[in-house]
Amino acid sequence: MAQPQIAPATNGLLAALSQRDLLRLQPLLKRVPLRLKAMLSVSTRPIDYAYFPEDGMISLVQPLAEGSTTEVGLVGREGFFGVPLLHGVKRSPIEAMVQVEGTGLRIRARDLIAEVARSETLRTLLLRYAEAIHIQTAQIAACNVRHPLGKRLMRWLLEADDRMRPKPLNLSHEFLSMMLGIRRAGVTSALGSLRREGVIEMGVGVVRIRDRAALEAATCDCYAASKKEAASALQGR
Amino acid sequence: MAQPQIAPATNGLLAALSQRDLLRLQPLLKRVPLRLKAMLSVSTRPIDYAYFPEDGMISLVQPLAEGSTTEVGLVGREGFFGVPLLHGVKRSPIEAMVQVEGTGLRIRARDLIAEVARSETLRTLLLRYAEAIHIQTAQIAACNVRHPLGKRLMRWLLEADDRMRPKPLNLSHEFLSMMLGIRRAGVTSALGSLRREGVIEMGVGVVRIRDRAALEAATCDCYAASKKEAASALQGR
DNA sequence: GCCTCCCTGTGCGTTTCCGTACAGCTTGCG
DNA sequence: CGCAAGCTGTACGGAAACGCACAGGGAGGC
Repeated sequence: MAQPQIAPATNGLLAALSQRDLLRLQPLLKRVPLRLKAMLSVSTRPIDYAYFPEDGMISLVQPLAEGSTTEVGLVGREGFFGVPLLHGVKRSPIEAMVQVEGTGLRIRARDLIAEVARSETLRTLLLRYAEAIHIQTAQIAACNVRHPLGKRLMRWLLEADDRMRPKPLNLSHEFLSMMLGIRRAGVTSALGSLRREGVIEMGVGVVRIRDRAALEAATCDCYAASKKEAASALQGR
Repeated sequence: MAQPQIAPATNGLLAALSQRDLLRLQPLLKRVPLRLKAMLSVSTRPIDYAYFPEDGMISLVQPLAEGSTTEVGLVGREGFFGVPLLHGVKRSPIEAMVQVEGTGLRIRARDLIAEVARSETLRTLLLRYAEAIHIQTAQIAACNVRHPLGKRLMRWLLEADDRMRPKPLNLSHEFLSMMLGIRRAGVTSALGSLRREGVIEMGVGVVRIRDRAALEAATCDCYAASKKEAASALQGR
């Protein structure tokens, strides 16, 4: 396979791999569409594949007994889904669903496990990402209880924009409200304020950010902190 | 060292190790007191030691920019503190502080890293625990946004009791309120209700559980779910 | 034994957010 | 082209939790 079918730089983690690791992985990776609301992993069944998004967004969500689901992590082209596999666990109560359509490269669970066992550099990189995800979840846990709805919403928009830019965000208020654990009407009203201030524009199922700087200024520090800490975890500090 | 200085069964993870792993670890472990409010790790400095509690409780807390700290995980004799080391990360924004006094076995960061690299069984066990912690944090993140203060408080009491039983819980309302991200007065009032119902008794800085069954019945399902999922993560499913 | 400090109990008024409901609008499908 | 389905905007009463403040009570220090 002289001509690699994969543009290596589209996913942040793959882009950080050595040529050697990348060549080993390539034949095991398959480009697949990430379809809106597809469940890449559910709590009741073993994880079959890990995914390295090139585009689009995957939400890690925690289902609760009463039927709600709440976002506890966000994976885009900077990361991958499949941490439980690294940890030697077949199944996870944390589910993975596609929030924003796109494409990704997937690899069979057993192949990923084998490659991680073989390559120390691959293992190091992915384990550091596991730490980054934990940090992200912890930040969300604290933010959820300390910061008001409006700021959490702004934070979410920024996180999403980081992963989707320059595309606009396609999602309904209903969907957003599930992720953030608030009412649909709460989302509508908070977004409405932002629109009135000229920070965003919106259509049906679309949000476009007009003034990122204003969002960054008004959201809680969790956004900046999360970004900074995730980056430094990936460096091992 | 014919006579092991460590009763191996006092920490759940150490108890699950093979005789061989345990013998290797023993000379590297040192029994130390876990002193109330001691910071075992702070966000600004590299982690020096991992800790396997025998008794007492360690909180994983997320500090936020405005100065608050919020609990995102709880470690007792069933676990250990030191996951970032496994992940190849030197420092973590998630801090570890002693919530309830006790004792633990500590090991130098570099020694733990070396042992984990050497023993596959040790690595497997600890990485599964890393997954268990992530699951715990995710559950807290969702619970924080979906469930009212009273139920979250009951949940916390149960989690603490699991780790401390049969000892009573020594902690002030102020402290609890910081962990849960609520007002001190909110804690006092919720605990007051529980006392009036005969579920707990309390003194200054002490809570004693009189009726565990009632607590279990009244708290949110997060308690049962978290317990179940943590156990199954440790089995790899 | 007294004084101080920290902890607990309680009571405001206020804010935030919820539950719910309903009307108007797109969008896609037949 | 018209209708159904889903999305958005808005409103209203009520519950939950907040910020703040203050009084009483134990426990420890001098």
